[in-house]
Amino acid sequence: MSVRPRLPRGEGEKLREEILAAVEDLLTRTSDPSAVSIRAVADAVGVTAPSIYRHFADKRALLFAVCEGHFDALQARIEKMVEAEADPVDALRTMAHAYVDWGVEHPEEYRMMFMTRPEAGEGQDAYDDTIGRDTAFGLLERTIEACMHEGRMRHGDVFEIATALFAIVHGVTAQAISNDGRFFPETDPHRTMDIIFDAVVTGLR
Amino acid sequence: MSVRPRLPRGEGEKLREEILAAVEDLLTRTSDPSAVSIRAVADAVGVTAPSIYRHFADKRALLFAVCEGHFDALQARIEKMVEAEADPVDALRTMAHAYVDWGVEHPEEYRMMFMTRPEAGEGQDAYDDTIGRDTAFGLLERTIEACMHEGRMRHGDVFEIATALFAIVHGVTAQAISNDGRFFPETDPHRTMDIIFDAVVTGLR
DNA sequence: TGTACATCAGTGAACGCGCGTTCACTGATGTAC
DNA sequence: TGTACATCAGTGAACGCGCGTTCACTGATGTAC
Repeated sequence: MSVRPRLPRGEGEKLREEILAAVEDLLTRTSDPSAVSIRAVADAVGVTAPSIYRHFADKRALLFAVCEGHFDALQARIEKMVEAEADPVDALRTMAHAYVDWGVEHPEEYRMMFMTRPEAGEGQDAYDDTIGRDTAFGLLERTIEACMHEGRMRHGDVFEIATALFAIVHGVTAQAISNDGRFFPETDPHRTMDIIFDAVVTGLR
Repeated sequence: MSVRPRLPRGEGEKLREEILAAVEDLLTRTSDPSAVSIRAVADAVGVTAPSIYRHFADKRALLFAVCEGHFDALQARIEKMVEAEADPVDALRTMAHAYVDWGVEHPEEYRMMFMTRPEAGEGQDAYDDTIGRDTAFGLLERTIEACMHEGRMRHGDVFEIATALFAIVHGVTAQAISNDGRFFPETDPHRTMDIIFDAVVTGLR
């Protein structure tokens, strides 16, 4: 694809970032995860395929790194939005909508993160840490706890409720991006999210 | 794989069913959609690869037929279970659990039907008809209408509510089968489903 | 009744392709003496 | 100050593989005359 000069000495690490950016670019431009091949990525960056292996052990490691970056970005966005909310129920609602937004904005990335079965192998533990309950899910749990403490939600098993809310948000997001909106083309996911959220919060009072 | 005699004249159509069964068998045995190749399917049936093309135009058509069968099976099961319920709210709950059950029993099939983006192309319209609102989704809508008529649910936009409930059920199912239960291994999807269902039904009263 | 022919359910070999990955290398640049 | 050497960012060619698909064929069986 593009021709590019070799990076000066000591700056080889920059290629790593360019590779990650190229993967994201390929995904959004083609909307096709199978378009992300080592060769295609190398081509997009302007480098030959073997150069990829200087920065990633294999394809799995590359995709893992991509997901890692996405998880960080998603979490950062949600944390930032929640900080601005004083009311815990509002915070919950904001989290839900932010999550849906992110999925709609990055459908292929979302699909890759939450809708495909990654092959087993090393790196799995790191994956768990990245997306585990200590991160975004932990924030969800803390917010639910706050709702309970402030009497906005009946007391109950926080983990169970968090799991339930996560399932809901995932369901709305998946529906929004599934099959190119073929199933429910005329639906606004935020409207759906609000309907469910209102009902659930009322039901959990 | 297995050696098999040629089918007698006029019974060539039987191979079609065997091919479809082989795909399902491959999916459940390997839990890997990429294991479903024309060659592997032919091998499993005990036939050479070109024979597949006697019954399916191409790989897309084969996978489409597989999905079609799954949709029929899922719908039949849900319809049958709902028939047994007198109360519309109970019917709704039964539908939800039956759906989750089916997904958990057939994770790869579920993933194929609801969690992947089928390539665009001909057959898309038939696909729409098969899975469209006139089938299982229609039953969901009718049940919701019944809930409203019997005063079990406040009146509102039936399509919107149905879409919301579908998103919820899909979310719970997807969570149950996603990443081999990596995210929420210790969760029982039926428990999650009940928590949400109770809250939503209360909230929609 | 015998025979030529059409039909049908397959087979075997090959096509071109893109893939992940490896290997031996190149050539510029910094560093040690 | 000059030169030998190590390091580093890459390249080019090739590996073996499995894929979907096509093509010309085979050989058994039913059918028409």
